Amino acid sequence: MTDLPKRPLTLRDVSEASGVSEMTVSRVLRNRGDVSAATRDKVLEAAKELGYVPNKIAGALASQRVNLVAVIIPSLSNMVFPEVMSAISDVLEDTPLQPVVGVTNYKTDREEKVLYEMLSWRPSGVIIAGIEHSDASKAMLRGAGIPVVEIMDTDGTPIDNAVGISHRRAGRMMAEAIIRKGYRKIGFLGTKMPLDHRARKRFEGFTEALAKAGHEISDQEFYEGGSALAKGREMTEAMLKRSPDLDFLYYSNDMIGAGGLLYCLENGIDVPNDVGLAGFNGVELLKGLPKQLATMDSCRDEIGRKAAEIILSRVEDEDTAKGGQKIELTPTIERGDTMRPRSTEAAYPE
Amino acid sequence: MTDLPKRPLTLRDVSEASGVSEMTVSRVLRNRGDVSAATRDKVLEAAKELGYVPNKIAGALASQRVNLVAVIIPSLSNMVFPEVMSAISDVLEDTPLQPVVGVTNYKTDREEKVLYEMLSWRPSGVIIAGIEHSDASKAMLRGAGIPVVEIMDTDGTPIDNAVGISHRRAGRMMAEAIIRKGYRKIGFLGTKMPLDHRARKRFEGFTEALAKAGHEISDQEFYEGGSALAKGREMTEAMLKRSPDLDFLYYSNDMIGAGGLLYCLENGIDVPNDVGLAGFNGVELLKGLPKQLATMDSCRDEIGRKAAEIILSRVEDEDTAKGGQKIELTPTIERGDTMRPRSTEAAYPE
DNA sequence: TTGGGCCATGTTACCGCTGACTTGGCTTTC
DNA sequence: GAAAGCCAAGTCAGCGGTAACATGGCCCAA
Repeated sequence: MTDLPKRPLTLRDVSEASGVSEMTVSRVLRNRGDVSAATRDKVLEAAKELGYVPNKIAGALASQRVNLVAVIIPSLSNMVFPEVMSAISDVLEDTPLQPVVGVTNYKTDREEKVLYEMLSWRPSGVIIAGIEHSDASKAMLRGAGIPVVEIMDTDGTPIDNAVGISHRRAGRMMAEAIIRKGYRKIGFLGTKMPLDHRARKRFEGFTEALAKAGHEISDQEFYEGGSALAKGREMTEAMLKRSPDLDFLYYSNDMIGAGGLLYCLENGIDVPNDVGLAGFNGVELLKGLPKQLATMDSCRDEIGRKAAEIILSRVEDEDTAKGGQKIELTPTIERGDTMRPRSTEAAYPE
Repeated sequence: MTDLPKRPLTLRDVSEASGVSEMTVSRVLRNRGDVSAATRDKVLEAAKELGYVPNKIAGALASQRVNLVAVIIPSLSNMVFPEVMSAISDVLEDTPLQPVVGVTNYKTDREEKVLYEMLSWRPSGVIIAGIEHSDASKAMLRGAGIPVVEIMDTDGTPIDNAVGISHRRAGRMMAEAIIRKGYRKIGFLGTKMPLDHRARKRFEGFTEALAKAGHEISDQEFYEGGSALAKGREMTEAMLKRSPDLDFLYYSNDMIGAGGLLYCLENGIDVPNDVGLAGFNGVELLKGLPKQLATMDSCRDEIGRKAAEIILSRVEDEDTAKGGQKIELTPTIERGDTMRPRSTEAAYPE
């Protein structure tokens, strides 16, 4: 079936095996141009027989087309990003484009490096998480001359296109909902900010809206690393012991929120009456907890989908007006079982 | 800073800007060969000034070296695989090699397609999950003439190298531990098998060891899709209602096990005395549940690490005896809080 | 002084494939 | 029956780098 000398096969091998020119083989393998049925069959058979796999490196160089889309995200262990990836893959599934992931671990220097690596493969487009980048990264993105979509966050000025939600607004929306339900003594639990701009913006929006309603955060705590569920549990315990009068805890993500929820349930705290809880992201993973945590859907599926579509349309239609779009999606609050159904004070109309 | 005509930059642009030959620029950019400090600085400055990003496509074609390692896994939403990815990335971090992921969604035809795509980029090695592949995939892997490591599973004959655990043995070990602790009426809850060979093998090993000890599975149920936590909860409820005399539930993964655990706790079932529970994988994510689910560590970190090291050594040392290795790691049982500390019947010595 | 050696740089020939153009044979048309 | 048209296949010149070899200037030993 195969012979020993492991020299990789080339078009020439197939062309010799099938008695036609390399060009014809190339045409057959790409379904391009007119080739007679007889020739086509002959070539396909020879290719299969030999086990020929085309060399995209050479193909890409010759045709100046590399059908890859670079997708740059902070982490794979956050669940949120694999979900976006899936949506992107879905859209690109039946197109010539193919996503390739790069992971930055939330580090600016890694982002620069990963971006450089990716761009050196001359992809057809870039989808990159976040709207904050180093100057060097921005320069690279601008200079690449390919469509760029910044995703997840719209609070800022995109380089080209952006699809996401306003995290500042998300924080505000949640604060307003919490106040509207009559909660007043509010604690915030989140990640250490410098790492995560979106969490920071939610926090800012949150405090801002509280302030506007004449309230402020009564207690706050930030964590780093470790198992989020366990951290949520620990932090909640610490905070409730320190500030027993709190009546609401807002978590910067669902996992720590779930940890907090478990803690409260175990300790006989009446959720949502004594204490209300809310997280952020709306992760599917947590469906099945004893109570459903209030949260806010971050539109990950739609973000991935739209981002991929933008790249796609730009690639298919080279001359589309180079004007970038900014698409701000609207997250929805899912009240779950950890927020009172409505205000006990009717401070705001529902 | 940049000019309008968006023709991508080439070595020639840099060479003209710095007044040396293309070759010298190439040498500088790759730190190869002797270049005087003065020239080096001149070139680097010009490159930065222009914002030049080398074209790896051309470089790879010319040098016949593509420093990519294809990593082919079934899913990104399983947590298990991102963890393996991280380990691989860690090892390759400071080497010229770079991992590239492909996702098969547990489908054989997708695997074939993804593999073909990846191989057409002529990677330096392949790391692929599982040891079961279609004939076509096997042929491709064999024909590629590059190191291949099949990971996660060692129950079978590897194409080249394999690193993983024996899932049959893992199932057996868990069955033995369960019996040893004195449990007798055992239920199994898992995924529909055809999708997942490793889950199937654990099931087989499990039943086999039970049989050897003179027992058999008293009830079983299989699910597909949906949120694992919720599914675990539902299935547990259904099973315990149907077979109230069960005293142990073995879950094919930790997520459904956690769902079951939550169900039991809420319904006042005494875990681990009335009913013992165990899952599989040892996922970090779940640390923080009310009780720690008994599970078995699947050695994901070490698997990723070893696989990457094998590829690395083979790439660095082209002529290493082409003999593939098969590394079987030994998973360890973590008893957690959902298995009795020891047998009440002393059927086996601990 | 002169030949040998060495270092920094340049020259040349590809890598495997594709775009654009060319060729040759056969059909069509009047 | 000859010009025109068309289809299938072939030729050739790169794509943007890099390996391997060639070159020229300088230093040093004999």
